[in-house]
Amino acid sequence: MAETAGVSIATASRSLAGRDGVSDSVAERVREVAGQMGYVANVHARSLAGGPTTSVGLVVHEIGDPYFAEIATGVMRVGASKGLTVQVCHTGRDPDQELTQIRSLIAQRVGGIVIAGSGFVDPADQAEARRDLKAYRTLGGRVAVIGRHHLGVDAVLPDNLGGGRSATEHVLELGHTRIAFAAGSRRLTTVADRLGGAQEALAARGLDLGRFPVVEAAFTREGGKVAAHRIMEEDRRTTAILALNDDMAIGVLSALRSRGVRVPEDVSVVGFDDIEVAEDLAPSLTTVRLPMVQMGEQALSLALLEPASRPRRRTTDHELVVRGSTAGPGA
Amino acid sequence: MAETAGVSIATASRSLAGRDGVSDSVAERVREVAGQMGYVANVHARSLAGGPTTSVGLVVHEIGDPYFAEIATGVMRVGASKGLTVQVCHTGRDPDQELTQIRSLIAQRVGGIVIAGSGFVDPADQAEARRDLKAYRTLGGRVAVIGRHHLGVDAVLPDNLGGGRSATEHVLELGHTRIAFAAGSRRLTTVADRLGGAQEALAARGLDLGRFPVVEAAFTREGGKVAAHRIMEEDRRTTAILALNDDMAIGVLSALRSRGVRVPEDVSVVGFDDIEVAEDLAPSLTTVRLPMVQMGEQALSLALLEPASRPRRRTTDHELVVRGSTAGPGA
DNA sequence: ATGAAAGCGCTAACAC
DNA sequence: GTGTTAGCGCTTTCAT
Repeated sequence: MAETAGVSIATASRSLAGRDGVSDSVAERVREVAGQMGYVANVHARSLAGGPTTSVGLVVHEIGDPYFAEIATGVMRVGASKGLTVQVCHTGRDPDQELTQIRSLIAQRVGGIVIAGSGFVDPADQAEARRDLKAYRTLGGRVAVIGRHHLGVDAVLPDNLGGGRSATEHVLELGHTRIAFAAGSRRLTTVADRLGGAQEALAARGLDLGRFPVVEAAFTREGGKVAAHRIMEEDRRTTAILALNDDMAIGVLSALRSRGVRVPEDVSVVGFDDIEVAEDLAPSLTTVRLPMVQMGEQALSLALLEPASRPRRRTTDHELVVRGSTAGPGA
Repeated sequence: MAETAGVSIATASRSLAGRDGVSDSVAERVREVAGQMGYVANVHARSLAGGPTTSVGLVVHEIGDPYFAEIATGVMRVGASKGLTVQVCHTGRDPDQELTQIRSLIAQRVGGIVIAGSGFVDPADQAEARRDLKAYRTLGGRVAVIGRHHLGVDAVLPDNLGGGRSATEHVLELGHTRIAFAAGSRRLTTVADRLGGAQEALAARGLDLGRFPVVEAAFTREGGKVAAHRIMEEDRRTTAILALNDDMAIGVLSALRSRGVRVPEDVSVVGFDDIEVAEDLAPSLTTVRLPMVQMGEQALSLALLEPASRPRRRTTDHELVVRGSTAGPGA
């Protein structure tokens, strides 16, 4: 390609990479020729020769989950602004798969890795990932996580505790006492933290979380359905269901409708996250808003910063958004 | 790392890649050591040296759009089964951004590229992409597209025409005559094709699409809201709205609710795609099901096949799924 | 079964 | 401002 343009490969390289040391006219012509022939420099060779990295990785649990989609939006926004390609990887909530994806990212020597989504309460579940990431960082790689602890890296922490507290206080203030929780696996720190907040709110009124039904199911719409059915079968006098994320809440809403239970007249439903579609549901969903897009932005920004001696933390705020899915009991 | 294990780099390479020509014991030990130190072979060097590609690219319009998320699921499923990493790229429906992403994928010499999502009616809009992809294929790259024509490569084509026809026939059979369309930009082939199907159904009854309101807005939930408001303002006697994808249909439902219009009593709503959440909406959405996951699977499978002399095509079927959002006019 | 050596296509440092 | 050259870290012959 360099010869087609009649220059040395060094000049071609400089022209295409937009470095200086080439006259504008020559650079222009080289780009012209490259454009003509659809030539694109080989990233592998470029990277191997010590060129700058041009991509970063984002690891999410479920690429189809709006929670992660919004985080991805934030990560990509920052990436685009710095000319970085974002490689999105999907784990399906499988720790083994997660490890595979992280390794693949490391093998590609991406400039940074952002890992989004709940980790596991038991640190053993991610010991290997932790070790690999450490080795990666030793080699100059940057890592930031969203919503998980125990990994010893920069982290953006959503206010799961506070949000769980606010959501619970809301239904308590509405006068509900027959409250149930539709939760994901308690092995997930996100679930544990959100329940922790609920526990705090309950304790403030002299109540104990242990005395309320907490149904664990998949942390998805489908899981929400399963949980709602089980909750209503266990105690049909339940008047409020707190779903630990919006996806489950959608499933809860759907299941209640199919049982002929009215929301919010018979049962109030609260979600968590405030994914975009929450306000378009019928009834619109009362939920706890987390700034997902911003979390994504912060995470990549953190990862791209000069490494600090100690892990940095950014804690987000949260906001209770009251909509149509909650009302007083017997309203 | 090779020296830590006490072998030559050639042996280390063979061991880690799982090639043969190494005694099991030695290979085992090498992997052991690599695991210990968190060593992962540099993909760039490997690829540059002629090793096999381990990643493929998927280009989507909107990573947060369930339509693409389901396609991505299918692509990843096939990718995982072949040990391939799927790099997901997001274009935000911007042709320039799309070109950038495609180039980045080519620069990374991915083993294959799947491009999902509507192309543009005007071939000029993708002339550059087409040329780059051609050069890429000349160098041995594989390409398959989902839902777009004019690119001269293997394609999986959803039955947009038939689906548009079925959806329109459905409301016609229900007795509606005051029908309006909430569409995305007509420059998108998907929109043009789906409207084409509607036109066919209308023509079969001696009607002409040109006499029905077709409101163009963003091909998103937000666009659906805008379109619904405009439709109802133009003619409040409208009794059926056909949204050209489910995302818009959700917006339509939301807008109608905010206007106090009942669905399906006052207005029937039909979507298109049958994204998972469609059945969990209130009312549940009547829509046209497209096998998105399967489309993703087919697309990557096609791309990975030996290149054929002529582009291959796989046309999907479709299925009208009647749920709660449609009924006869004045029901 | 293992090691030595020649590239893969670039970038960076150095000549001119 | 432009060309020359030495690697980057692997895989792959070809020896041994």
